[in-house]
Amino acid sequence: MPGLRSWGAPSTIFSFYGNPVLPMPLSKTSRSPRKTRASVPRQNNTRQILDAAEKVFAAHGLSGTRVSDIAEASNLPKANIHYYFRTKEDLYRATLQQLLEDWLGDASKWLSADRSPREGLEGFIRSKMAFSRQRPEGSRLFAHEILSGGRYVHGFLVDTLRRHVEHRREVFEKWHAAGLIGTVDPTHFLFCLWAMTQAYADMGVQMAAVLDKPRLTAVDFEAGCRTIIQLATSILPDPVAPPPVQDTIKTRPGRRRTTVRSARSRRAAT
Amino acid sequence: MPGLRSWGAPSTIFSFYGNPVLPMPLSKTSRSPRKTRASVPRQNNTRQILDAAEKVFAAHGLSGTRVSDIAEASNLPKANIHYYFRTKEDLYRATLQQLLEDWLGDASKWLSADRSPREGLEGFIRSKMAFSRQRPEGSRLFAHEILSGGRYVHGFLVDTLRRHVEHRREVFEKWHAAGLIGTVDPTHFLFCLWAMTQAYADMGVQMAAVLDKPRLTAVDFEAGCRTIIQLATSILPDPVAPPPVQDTIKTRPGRRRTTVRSARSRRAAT
DNA sequence: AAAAAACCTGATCATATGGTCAGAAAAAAC
DNA sequence: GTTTTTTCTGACCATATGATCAGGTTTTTT
Repeated sequence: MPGLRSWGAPSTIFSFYGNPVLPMPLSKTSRSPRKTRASVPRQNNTRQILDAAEKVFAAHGLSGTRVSDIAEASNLPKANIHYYFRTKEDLYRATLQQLLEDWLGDASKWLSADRSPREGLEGFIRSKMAFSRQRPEGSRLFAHEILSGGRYVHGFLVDTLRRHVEHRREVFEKWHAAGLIGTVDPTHFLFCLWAMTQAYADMGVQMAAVLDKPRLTAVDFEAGCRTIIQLATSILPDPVAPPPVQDTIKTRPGRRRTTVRSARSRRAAT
Repeated sequence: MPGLRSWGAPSTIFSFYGNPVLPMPLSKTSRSPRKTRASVPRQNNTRQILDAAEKVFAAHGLSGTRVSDIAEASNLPKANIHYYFRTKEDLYRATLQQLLEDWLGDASKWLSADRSPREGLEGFIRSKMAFSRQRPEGSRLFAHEILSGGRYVHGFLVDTLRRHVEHRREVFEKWHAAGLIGTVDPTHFLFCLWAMTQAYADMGVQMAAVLDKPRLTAVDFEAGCRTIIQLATSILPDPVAPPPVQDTIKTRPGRRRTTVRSARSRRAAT
């Protein structure tokens, strides 16, 4: 009896229905637990829909997005979208989830205690900036969500992200204890890094308009990258001055300052 | 004949109809040019509506906002909203316009060549952070708009804002020429300042969640303020070391570095 | 005080949009 | 090759929501 078929994803790891989602890592929210791998069409279409959804949601947010837009963007009839994702909200959740897995990226790889702060900070910033450049939709989707109150990612924020921040904080503290960086509030320092790197995706339109160009180019990202790195690495001690004289008043431990470095960065004045 | 009355604002400086708007300073977009000052009820209701609209638009964006929400938030019947603002879009434009007048705030007051960089940067940052704290709705509304492509503020961006950035750039260049700050890309430096200060409004939810509190407090803002100031003022030369000994190698003019300053800021490590 | 202008609002309309459904087509299982 | 499951989709429905309007009330003008 076709009229009573189990609408929607019957049983695969790619189904996302109205559920908590986010907190769990690679969650699936369908009924009937595991079974065979997702069928080929399901896998393809799901991928296609999620990719299209990320773009559209990123540009208009949840409420600003029409399912028909996603349908168009993914080249599938609207009813087919609803076949794989029962509601728009479900699709939104799934899109967010897919994103969040990437969002943290390799922060832990770079901001790790067994790296030098200089290397770590530079790597982290470059990595974040690359994300902003290559997947601006992702950044913007996340920004939209946070701006709107972040209720769909609340689980992620208080769970995964909080832990993540804890770890980064520990790394900064270790660096500081080892005299490798000066005194900063580690958490707010991290917030600042996020803010600056994300801005190049989220506020790209604004920057581009100010710079009188249709969009930010690789050159702009590089300039931004350098500036952010310059600011961020200001917390590490001067690698040039410390060894030699170093005035005798001995102000206080951990008070050395870094030089401008990256003196090669394009001239500020003129 | 009441049925044929001129619906909506007939002729005052407070009418905003579907028009370009933004570029012009205090534009009014009604028909019949000037005339008497806005009547009392008009002035009150308009104010009330715009204030409510800012809050609601900030939380949900243009498309996520329902006129009925604004009606509710402003304690007026929906039809009355449409009496003063023909369409939702018109109201949105008016709300943005009201905001943009404040947004630039006293940047020019602080980032001015006749101030010291330290004073200027600190003042600017504190001023921006105060805005983020006291009018987070404004910041978020603007962020929403930019994220969504910024077509309603395009005029403002390429006109007013671009000129504004030009001026700030000149100030930085003067400071640099006078040896008061090191080498930085002035434009991207400004972008970074915007990014960090705005983040405390736009990403407040995220930060609060990470910090395990319902919302950011004054203390958090102060900590953020200090951190941003610390990073920003890293571009100015060290005010403590220069007078005394100062190692003899004379690395290069303008390369001195600032100390951690604000050493009283809460300990980073531990 | 009459007339005109401005203000106000409940009721109503038109449309956009999320979501459903029946039934066909395709694929997989048997 | 038959059955069962899964996929697909045009047509349809229900509702939300932006906008209008008719006619009343208040304010201002004359």
